[in-house]
Amino acid sequence: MFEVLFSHILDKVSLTVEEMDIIKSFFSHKVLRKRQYLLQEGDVCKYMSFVGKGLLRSYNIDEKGDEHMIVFAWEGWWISDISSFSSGEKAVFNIDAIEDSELLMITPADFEALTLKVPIMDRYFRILFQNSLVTKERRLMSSITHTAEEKYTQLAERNPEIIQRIPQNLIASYLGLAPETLSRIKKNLASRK
Amino acid sequence: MFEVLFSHILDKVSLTVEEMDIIKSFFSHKVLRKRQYLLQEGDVCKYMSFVGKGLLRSYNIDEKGDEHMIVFAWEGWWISDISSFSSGEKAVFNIDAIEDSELLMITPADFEALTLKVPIMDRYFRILFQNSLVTKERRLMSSITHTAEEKYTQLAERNPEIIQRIPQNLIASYLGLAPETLSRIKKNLASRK
DNA sequence: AATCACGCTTGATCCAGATCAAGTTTATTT
DNA sequence: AAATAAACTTGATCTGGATCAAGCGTGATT
Repeated sequence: MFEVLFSHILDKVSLTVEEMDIIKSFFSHKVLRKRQYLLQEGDVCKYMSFVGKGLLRSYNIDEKGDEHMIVFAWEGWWISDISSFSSGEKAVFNIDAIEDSELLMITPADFEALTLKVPIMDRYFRILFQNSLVTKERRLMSSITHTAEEKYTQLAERNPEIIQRIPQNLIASYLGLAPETLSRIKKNLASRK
Repeated sequence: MFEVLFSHILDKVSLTVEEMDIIKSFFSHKVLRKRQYLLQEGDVCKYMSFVGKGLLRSYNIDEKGDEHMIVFAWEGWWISDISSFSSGEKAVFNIDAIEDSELLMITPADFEALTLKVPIMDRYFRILFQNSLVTKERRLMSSITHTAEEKYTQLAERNPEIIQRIPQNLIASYLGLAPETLSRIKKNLASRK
């Protein structure tokens, strides 16, 4: 489990063996079965979780009961309601497992302690959040400026793994489309060439 | 100029006088007149800029020539095309001044050097990006799940300064709405109570 | 192997917000 | 202070994608 985490961290910064031991000590391990919740709206988000294995999603549910996907996270990605995690306020998102998964989790207090004890982790997370910001900015632009079809083809180019791995109705929700619309788009694209 | 920057940094982390001197040495100062460009699409974004005074916007322009606002930044905020800034690839965004402005700017190489020399700056930017991520996530959700009117009223609640300070057509673009639509929404809201 | 449930498709209709087209008001520039 | 150009409003019309409704596969569950 930790190999996945360390290989991910070592991609961005270097660590001594001692630092790796300290890091280990701050994380707890958790197994989640398909469909199991990691976080429910209204609870406080007590963890930032690194996915070592499996696939999770975060989403929120509007007044009409419709789900809106925020993020998918598989091996090598982090998932959390950062807003709730950093502020201690109630989460507005739900997180659950799409596939059986294994996680490494850290609490806000331990996150704070970890970055103070191993300052290079601030750098790691700085880089992580910086990259994440780029992704979010692109998605936001795409959602504002593109047609439904463009959104889908862009996602397919930029994130082929999502297309392969995630059920179509969840992809539709991720793109802010009705499932029927996505179905029709795929039909059109297929027939057109 | 630097007082604004330091007060912003000291809000999140503490600095010694020596560190402050090092930080100073990495930034250059720039004055921008209203409507002047800081970055044009297609150029490489050579700076991350801290706004000490004034107001800027970043936006992109689609094939039809329509502008889409990404961010507004005034005193105490950063502005950049981070994607281009971090990768050295061509920028997809434009940045220009809405009001006469003064900036403190840092290049990618100096940004790297600064974080290595003053590691606590990694922490500062980690926190900055983390907060920024929360904001982006909220905006994305809002753009996917809400009606035009909800988007506007939420913005008005969460970001009253934008409403007061920014021309209405730019706000419309920021929300992904036609200017006519925003005009009608405001009319409705006003008449309704 | 039959039933059930869920995800996907296809068709018909509807609507929020875009677009087009004038005006009007408010800032800039000369 | 006149001229010009932005920014905003109001009305009429149009449309991409949502919604509603029904049927179709395919893989779980008994």
